[in-house]
Amino acid sequence: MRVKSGNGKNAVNQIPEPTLRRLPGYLNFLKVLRTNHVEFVSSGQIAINFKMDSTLVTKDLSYTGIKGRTKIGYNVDQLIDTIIAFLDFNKQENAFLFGVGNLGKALIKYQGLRSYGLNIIAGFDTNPSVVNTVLNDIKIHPVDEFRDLSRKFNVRLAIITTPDARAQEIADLVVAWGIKAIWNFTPQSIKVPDNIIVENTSVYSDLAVILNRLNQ
Amino acid sequence: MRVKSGNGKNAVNQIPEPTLRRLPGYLNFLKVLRTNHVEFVSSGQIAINFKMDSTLVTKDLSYTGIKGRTKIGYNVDQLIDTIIAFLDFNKQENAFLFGVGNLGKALIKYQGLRSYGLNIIAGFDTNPSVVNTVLNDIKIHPVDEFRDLSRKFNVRLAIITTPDARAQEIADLVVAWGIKAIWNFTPQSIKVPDNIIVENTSVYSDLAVILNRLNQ
DNA sequence: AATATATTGTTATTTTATTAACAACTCTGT
DNA sequence: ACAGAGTTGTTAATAAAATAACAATATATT
Repeated sequence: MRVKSGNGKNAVNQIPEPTLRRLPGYLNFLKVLRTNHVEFVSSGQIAINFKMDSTLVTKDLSYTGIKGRTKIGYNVDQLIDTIIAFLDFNKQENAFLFGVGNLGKALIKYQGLRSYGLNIIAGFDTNPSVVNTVLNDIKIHPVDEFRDLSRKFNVRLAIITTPDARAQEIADLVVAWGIKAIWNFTPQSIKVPDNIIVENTSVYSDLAVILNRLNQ
Repeated sequence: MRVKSGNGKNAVNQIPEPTLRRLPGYLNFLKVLRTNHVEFVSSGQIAINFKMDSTLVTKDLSYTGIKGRTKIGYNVDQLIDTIIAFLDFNKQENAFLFGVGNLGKALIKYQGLRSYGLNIIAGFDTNPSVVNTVLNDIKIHPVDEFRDLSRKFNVRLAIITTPDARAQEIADLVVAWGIKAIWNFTPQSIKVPDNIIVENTSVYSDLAVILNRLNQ
């Protein structure tokens, strides 16, 4: 049996994913420059910082629609605003988080995410020791209450930080109630309908890269 | 100024990074199969699970040296062992962790990493409220004690989970004392000599992808 | 025993991403 | 005014990754 890839690529699919993944890094660097009152930056300077080719930086930035000035570079303030708008970091995307263990707690407490457009509005867990507690003004509910809350708030994104074995059942639950995207922090691969967006974040891939580089 | 990429690619560079990043996912899936007493698996079955092309799975697995059997597939137990050995998940790589905040604590407490070859042997922080505490049998030291401990243990890997502004100074410190690789969880890009391995893990890239998919 | 078929594993092709080349431009210094 | 150099932004070439094609083979079925 030869299985063909199921990439639903009827959509426009404009920006390359590698570019999308690099932009937040540029943004962070630019914010440091702004703090240091740097007014203009060239793609070459950015490239040096990230040890990459300056052409690639120029190309990445061109996707955002920013215009640079020959011999001068890009206006730092303007570039920051442009990237933030391009990445939708200026809108607030509400999210529910499932599994308030160590990682879940860390994400809830991490203020950084809020200024990057992610607004966790409620946590869910089954463990009585965290249920009904409040972390950073965010209440942790029993999982049963998810249906009611999902009706009250129009939430499109669910973050899964449960133990591995629970990931699929939570995915099934949230999909059944209209969630559009899942950010899966467990190493478990989850099965969802094709129209649901899944982003897997697992430290094991990064660890594999590090160990490989160290041992080769 | 045209900046050229500084990829130190004089090394052999055998396995493609995308392959390396996919292998831990396969491994996790295989462990589930083993739990369910499945003896053989084909690349097609793995491909369906991850919604990818089966040829790619075959190719990925071939890098590990595993041999499959026509019409049968791969022996699950053997494949697990082969991938674990290939990724060096069976060796224990000792690591120091800097910055015992929410994320740092989560990583220290996360037992999963230990069975994937990562052994955090000490934490470091400047905050008196965590210094000299013990988490999961792992002691948190003041940063001053790093030099002594780095002499005592031969540690090659440093994990940075400090506030952004501290990332560079910690990087400088650990590089000065012989660390070979840095796993940087801050969004801050750090400058290190070319021979030092840096792996950046930032949730912002993943967030950018999710928001882009949701809003397009 | 012969046939059909699922599967591996390799090679070829296509697609995607990166790097190189270069024209156009604009600022600085003479 | 003019030369020179740094820079953008686009197009061309190269490199890398993913997909397709297919030969070889082992198993199950008739």
